Amino acid sequence: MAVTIKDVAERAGVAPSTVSRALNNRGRVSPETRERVLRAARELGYRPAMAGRGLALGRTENLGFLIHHRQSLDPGSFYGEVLAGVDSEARAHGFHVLFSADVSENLPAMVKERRVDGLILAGCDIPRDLIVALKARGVPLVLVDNHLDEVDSVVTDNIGGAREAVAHLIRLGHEKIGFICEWFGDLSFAERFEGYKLALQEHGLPFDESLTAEGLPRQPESGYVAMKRLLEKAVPSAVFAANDMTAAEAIRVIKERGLKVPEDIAVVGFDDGSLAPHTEPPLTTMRVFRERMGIMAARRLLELIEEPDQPPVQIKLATQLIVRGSCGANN
Amino acid sequence: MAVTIKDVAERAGVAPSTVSRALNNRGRVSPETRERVLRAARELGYRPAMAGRGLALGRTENLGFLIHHRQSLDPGSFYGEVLAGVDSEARAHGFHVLFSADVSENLPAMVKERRVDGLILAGCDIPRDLIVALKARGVPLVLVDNHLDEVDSVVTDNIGGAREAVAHLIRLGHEKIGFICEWFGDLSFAERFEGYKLALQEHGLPFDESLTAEGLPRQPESGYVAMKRLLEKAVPSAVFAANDMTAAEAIRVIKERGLKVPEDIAVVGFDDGSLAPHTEPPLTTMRVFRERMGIMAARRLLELIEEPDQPPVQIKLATQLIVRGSCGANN
DNA sequence: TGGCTTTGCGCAAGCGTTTTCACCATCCAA
DNA sequence: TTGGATGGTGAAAACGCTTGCGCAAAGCCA
Repeated sequence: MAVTIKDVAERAGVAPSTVSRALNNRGRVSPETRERVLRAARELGYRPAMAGRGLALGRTENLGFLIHHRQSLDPGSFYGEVLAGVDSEARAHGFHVLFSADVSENLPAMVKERRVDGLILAGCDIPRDLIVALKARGVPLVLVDNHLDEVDSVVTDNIGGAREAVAHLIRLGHEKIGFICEWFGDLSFAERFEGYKLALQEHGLPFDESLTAEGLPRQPESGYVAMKRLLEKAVPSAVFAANDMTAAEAIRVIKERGLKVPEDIAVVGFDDGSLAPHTEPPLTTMRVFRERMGIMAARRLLELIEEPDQPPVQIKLATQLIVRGSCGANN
Repeated sequence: MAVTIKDVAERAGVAPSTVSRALNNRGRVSPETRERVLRAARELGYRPAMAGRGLALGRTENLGFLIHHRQSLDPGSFYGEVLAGVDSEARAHGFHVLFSADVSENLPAMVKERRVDGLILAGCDIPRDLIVALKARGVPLVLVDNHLDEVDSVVTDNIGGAREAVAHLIRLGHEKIGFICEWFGDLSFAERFEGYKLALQEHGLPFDESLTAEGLPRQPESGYVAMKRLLEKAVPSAVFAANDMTAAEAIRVIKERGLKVPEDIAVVGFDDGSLAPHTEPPLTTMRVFRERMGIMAARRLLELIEEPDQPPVQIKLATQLIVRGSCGANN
C-alpha cells in the first residue's frame, strides 16, 4: 500500500540502510547515491512511517498538549490559541501535537502508551500530584499558566499587568478603585490581585478590603455576582476586573443600577479576549499573548526533549495595555 | 526504562505472545493464566507502546483533527469546542487526537507519516483539492461544517436554523427584515442566507435585495461594514445576522446611529457563542451544538476506520432558538 | 486403550525504521 | 608492490508488539 523505505531502496537501486543514511544525513553516502535516493524518495512521495521510526529511535516526535477541563477550550477561554501556537512551533520542528482534555487521577494514556516525547500542561487546574508523578517518571514537561518550582513553565506577568492596569486608572485620577474576580483560589486571579495591591501601594493609596469581592468559582454568572457583592459594600469610581468576562458582567451590573460606564464607574479588564471589543463601551484591558505563550512553551519543551536534565526555567510574558472606551481615557 | 511486554511476560511466567493474547482477548488463554497476566500488567502499570502496536497492527489509533486557519481556534470561533467533542469520543474508544492547523497544498504530514488512521477536517475553508486527494488515497475522512458529495460530513442545519430565526422575527411582527453576513462566499453564510429567503417566502414576504449586505471576508470589522452598507440602502425594522460577531457589530452600528435595539431595530444572530450573553442587550441567537458535532464526527470516523467502504453519510444537527433581549420578545 | 479433537502455550516471523558491523574497493604512502 | 587508511555499501540486528504455526498435554469417543 503505502510507500516504504524498501520501495525507495528498490527504485534507487540500493539497500534500505543506504536510503536511511541518505535521508538522515548520517554515516557516509556518496553524493551520487544520495542524489539518486533523494530523487527516488521525492518521486515516490516517501516519508518515513512514524511507527517504524518511533520504534527504532525511541522517540515519537509528538508533543502532548493537556488541559484539565473541557471548558478550557470554550470560546472565551483561551487555550485554543495557546494550542495553535504550540502546533505552529512544533510543526516547524517536524513535531506533531497530540491533544487531550483527559487528566485523570493517574498518568495520561498518551504517556503510558508512549505516544509523546513530552507534555505541555495548560491551566492552573492541573492536579499537582499529576505533575509530580510525571516529573518523577522523567517526562519532559512544560506548564502554561501554572507554576511549580521544580518544573519549567510559561506564564503571563499577571502581577505586572494588573499593576499597569490599576496604575492606568490611578493616572486617570481614580482613587477609589475596586477589585473583583471570579474566585481568589485561582492562581492567575490571586496574582492579579497582588498586582492591584502593589499599584495602590506604589501610588500611596490605601488598600481597602471592602473594595474587593469575588464571585462563584466556575460559574458563568460569577462576575455578575462579584460585582453585585462589591456594590453592596461600597461604590468605587473604578473597577479592575481580573478577567474580561468578569469585566463584562460588571458593566452589566453597573448599567442595571442606572449608572454609566465610564462616567460613574470606569472598568478595566484582563485578557483582551474576543469579548473585549464588543462590550458597550468597548473594554479597556490587558492583552495576553496567548499564541506566543504556546510558541514559547513548545520551544522550551523541544529543548527539554533534546537535553532533559536542565534546571527548570520560568518564562514570563509581559502584557500590553489596550485602551478602549471603558476606562474613560479620552481616546 | 519503560515497562514492555517482556517484563510483564517474565513476571507472569509466560511468553510475550501469551501476554498479548491475554490482554487483547484473542486466541486461547486459560482463565488462570489470563488472570496472572492481567495482574502482572496491572502491578507493572503496563500499557502497550503505540510504536510497537502500531507497527504490528498497521493502525495508530490516532485521529487527525485538521483546521485550515489558525484563526479557527480563536476564542469566538468555535472549533475548539468541536475538538473537545472529538477528543472525548475518541478517548472513549481508546483513540487519541492529533491536532494540526497545517493544511498545506499537499498531503498533511500526519498522513504521509502514517500518524493517523483517519481525519476530521473542520471548516469550510479546507481546499477542495486536498479533500479529493485524501479521499483518493483512501484515508477515512469526515468533514465538519463543510460538504462534498462523495465524503462523509457533519453539519449544522444552517438553512433550517436561519429559517427559524427569521420566522421568529416575523412572528414578532416584523416585515422589513434585513440580512447581513461577513461574506456570501462562505458556505455556512450562504446557507443561512437561503434559510432567510425561505422564511420570507413561506410567510409571504417579498425578498428585497436592498435589505441584504455583506462585509469584508476575514476582516474583524466585517460585520461593522456590512451593517453600515445595509443602512445606506435601507432601514429595516429587524436584522438577521449570519453569526453572532456580525450581530454584535450590527448592534454597535445601530447605537452609533442613535437608534435603539430592539425598539428601532431588532437583531438576531447565529452561533450562540461566548459573545451572545454579553452584548447589550443580550443577543437572541440560534444555538449550534459544537461539542456534539465533534462527538458525531469522531463517532462516524471511527466507524469508517472499522469498515472503510461505506457510502457517504451526511449528519445534520438541528439548532435551537435562544431568546434573549435583542429581538424584542417580551421575555 | 488407541486414535482424534481440543486446549494452552511458546517460537518465530513480520511490521518499517535506524544503526552497528563487516566487507570490498580505492587510494595513498612507503 | 604491498600495507594500511579511507570511503561506500549491504546484511543483519534491534526496537515492542501481534499472530500464524506447531507441539505437547489433556479430553473425548468408541
